[in-house]
Amino acid sequence: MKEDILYCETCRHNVCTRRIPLFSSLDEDNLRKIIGIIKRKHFKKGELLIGDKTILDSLIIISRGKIKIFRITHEGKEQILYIFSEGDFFGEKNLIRNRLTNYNIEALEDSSFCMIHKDDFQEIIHEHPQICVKVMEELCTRLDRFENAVENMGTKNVDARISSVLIEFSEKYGKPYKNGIMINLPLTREGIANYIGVTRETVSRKLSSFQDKGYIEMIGNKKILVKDRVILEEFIQ
Amino acid sequence: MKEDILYCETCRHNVCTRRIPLFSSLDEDNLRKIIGIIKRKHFKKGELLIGDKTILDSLIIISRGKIKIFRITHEGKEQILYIFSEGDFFGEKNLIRNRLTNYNIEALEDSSFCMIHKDDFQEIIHEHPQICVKVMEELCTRLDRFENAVENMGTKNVDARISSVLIEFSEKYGKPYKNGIMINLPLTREGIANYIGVTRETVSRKLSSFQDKGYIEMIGNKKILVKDRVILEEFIQ
DNA sequence: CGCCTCATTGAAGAGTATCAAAAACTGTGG
DNA sequence: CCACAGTTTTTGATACTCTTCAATGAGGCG
Repeated sequence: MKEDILYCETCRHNVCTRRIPLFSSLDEDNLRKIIGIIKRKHFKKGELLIGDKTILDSLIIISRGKIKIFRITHEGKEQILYIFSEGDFFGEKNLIRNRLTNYNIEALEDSSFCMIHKDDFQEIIHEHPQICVKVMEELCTRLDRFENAVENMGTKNVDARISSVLIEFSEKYGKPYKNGIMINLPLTREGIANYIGVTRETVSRKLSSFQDKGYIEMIGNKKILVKDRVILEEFIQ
Repeated sequence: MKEDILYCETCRHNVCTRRIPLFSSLDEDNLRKIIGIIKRKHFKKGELLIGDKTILDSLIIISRGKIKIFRITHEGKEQILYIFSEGDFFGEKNLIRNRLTNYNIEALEDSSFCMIHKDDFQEIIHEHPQICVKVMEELCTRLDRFENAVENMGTKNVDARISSVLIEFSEKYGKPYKNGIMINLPLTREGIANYIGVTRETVSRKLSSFQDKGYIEMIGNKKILVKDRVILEEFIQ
């Protein structure tokens, strides 16, 4: 069956080809070709995929798991720039220019990746320029997120930033629950802190405060139930 | 003379076509075609080109002057996201998707613009897909800047953010001077404050402090001489 | 069950925002 | 070229928020 041929051994659910928007415009033949090109790799939780100032010459698609892309300042502070999960891709910046990476990439859980080498990808783009538009769309989406992030960090207080990350996580990693949205947190408190640019103690205090007020409920350290999404959204406006 | 034919009446120096990287891969014939399509517009200092939640259906190239792209929070705080000048373009996000704008655009000085309608631009891209790569490169450059901005706002103190904007401005608007780089500031103190997410008083205090230490020298309100660029760079690292 | 990691809480301190007032600058018109 | 008026900037005092440092508490995995 065609389904079998198109099945990528790493991506249990065909993620790296059929399911991601990047290749949605391709037909079966071309998908098959791409699957032939793909290199697979697996990383365990906590492992570093890519270090700062190294060469990244492939487009990487996440077929399973989650990663964080972050920088470390010379004072040792960590700033998380992206959290990516199944279906997301990264490394696109290095496809059109030759530079060393300017961040680190680490697996947040056991993860699998499909990698397409720069040269192969350029060939694909050449044959299917519409993929270029998809990449542009994704770049625009990321720009949107950063524009919002800069606005938040520049004009909003910490309540707004916490609300913002809770809403982002509830959209990406949340599932409807009897009285709200249950989030499976991809990050620890410290990770959240490094994502929004505050200290872990501040995150702790704010989350406790939000819980006291009934906006959220913390279930252990790895889950948060968002009980009042509307009020969180009001903090951001 | 060919030069005459290619001369765009708005852009005294042929900026909108020959001089901007976006169209650098086109030949004379195609440049001439684009010049025929372009609509010109002029705005005075302080005028609003585009308001929030409106339609922007053209790619706009700045042929003369400077603009700021900014948002206003519901508390009335302004966050400047971009400052663009001669040769820069914007509006590209709306070329591939139909959305209302999510920011305001205002002329920082008397400015002239060359506008290419969405439909025309898509036609150009169709005939010259290499322009798509140029747009992607520009998007990547902007992403880089925002990644840096988020890192700065998240992990660095205000000294670092002031240093960062001084270096950015000295690269964009600075000219070598006997003992440093003279910057013609595109923004007031308040503008700088709204660009890096602090108050105007803080900008004042920090600049005074930098002047006392001999890093910079303020010439009136519209010029700053960067005397010790190296030390400013150390603040950012 | 115990250990190690992660999270919470408290108290003190640093840094920026805010409010208020004075000073400096810029551009205009005489 | 100077004076004036409006705007912008600087400076000071105070308040508030977040950070830092320190200690306690809870969670999760072997």
